Amino acid sequence: MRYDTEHKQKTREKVVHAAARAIRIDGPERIGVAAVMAEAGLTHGGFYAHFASKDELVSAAIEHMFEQSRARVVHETEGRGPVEGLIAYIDFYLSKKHRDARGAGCPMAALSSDLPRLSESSREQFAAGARRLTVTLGEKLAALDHVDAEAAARSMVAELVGALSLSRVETDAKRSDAILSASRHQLKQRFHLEVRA
Amino acid sequence: MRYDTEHKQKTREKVVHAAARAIRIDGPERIGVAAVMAEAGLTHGGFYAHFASKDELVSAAIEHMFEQSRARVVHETEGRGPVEGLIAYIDFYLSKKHRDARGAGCPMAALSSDLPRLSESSREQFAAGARRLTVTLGEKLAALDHVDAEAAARSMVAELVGALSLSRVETDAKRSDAILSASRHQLKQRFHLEVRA
DNA sequence: TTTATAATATGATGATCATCATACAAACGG
DNA sequence: CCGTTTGTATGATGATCATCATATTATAAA
Repeated sequence: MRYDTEHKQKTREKVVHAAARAIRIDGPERIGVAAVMAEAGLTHGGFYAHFASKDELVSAAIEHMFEQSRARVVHETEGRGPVEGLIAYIDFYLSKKHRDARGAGCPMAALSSDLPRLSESSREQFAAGARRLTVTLGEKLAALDHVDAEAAARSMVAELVGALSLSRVETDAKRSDAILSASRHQLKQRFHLEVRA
Repeated sequence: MRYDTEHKQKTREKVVHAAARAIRIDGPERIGVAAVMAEAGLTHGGFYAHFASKDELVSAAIEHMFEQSRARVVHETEGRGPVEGLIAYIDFYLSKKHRDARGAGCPMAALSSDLPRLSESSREQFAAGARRLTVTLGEKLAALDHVDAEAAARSMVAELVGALSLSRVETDAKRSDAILSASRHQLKQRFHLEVRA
């Protein structure tokens, strides 16, 4: 063993990180292996020492995105009760900052329509990540004695993802903001997350 | 003028129709000019007699999709009062049939994440279509004396699009159905569209 | 310092694709 | 029924890209 044991793995992680960003911005079809490698500070040649195919890179990148997402949920909710945690997460998710940071944000909003076109393994990876987020939010709702917390969480995630996606579709800045704020308000109201109206 | 006056336009429409279907299924990047032309019963050569570029085709296809969507709204709501109309539209939108017909369904659910990557003109075309749908639903809600019908419509569209998108992401059939049904129920409840609980 | 080898780079290869140039076909007016 | 013109087809061209074969570099151990 000549190189440091972790050297290759570190490199792999850099590539996956660069891919996760590029894929969310340019889409899984449009990114090129060479461009991603370049972004990670390498050339395209070594690629197949790390991944069996481009598809495997996409799959790894999706996994990475959901790890980042999960970390974000934890970051927004830890040390807070269920109500405050949910409010913080909704406010983060439907913020302008999140909307404008496509390369780093929620994979569901960034890739939902690409998904049905991806490989089986990527789709499975993705579906599992989506389920985990729903379950996590469902637990918070359950702690608030919601009747059917699981269904409520599904509905909440749907509105979050839909509103963020549509806010990115809307070309007019004011209207885009309005999409975010409408859903922020409605979500808090319908799940009784604000004491005052 | 040798050919029938409408001949070329008929052909153009066939191509746009084929493109609208192919784009929703395979995405704007993955479809090939030659494949779309073949689907319309032609060869790739004549393409540039109809469109200045692939991009123009995509733009025309998006316009076509929103026309289809609009027709669908009319079909579900005409001859019905606002409550029944909204219920019918929600039930259609969040149906398994719609979920499984990606090539013919709502462009927002089919393309939302592709959108930020498209040309300015396609984006504008798309945003306008999304606005029109929101306005139409907003009018129904306004007829029901909703406080802020516009914001309510935004929230409703967000949940519709999000739920449909996520139901297509979910690989497990039962869970996918559950996503649709959770939002069907929640939407009707929160907008007071069902008299009984 | 040398050497073996793991990690990365250079440079094909073949495939796919948008675009275009040119050739053929269809159909209406004469 | 013939010639002109509009619409469509055939067949390049150049670009981009995934993948792979081979060369080069870096570094841990001897």
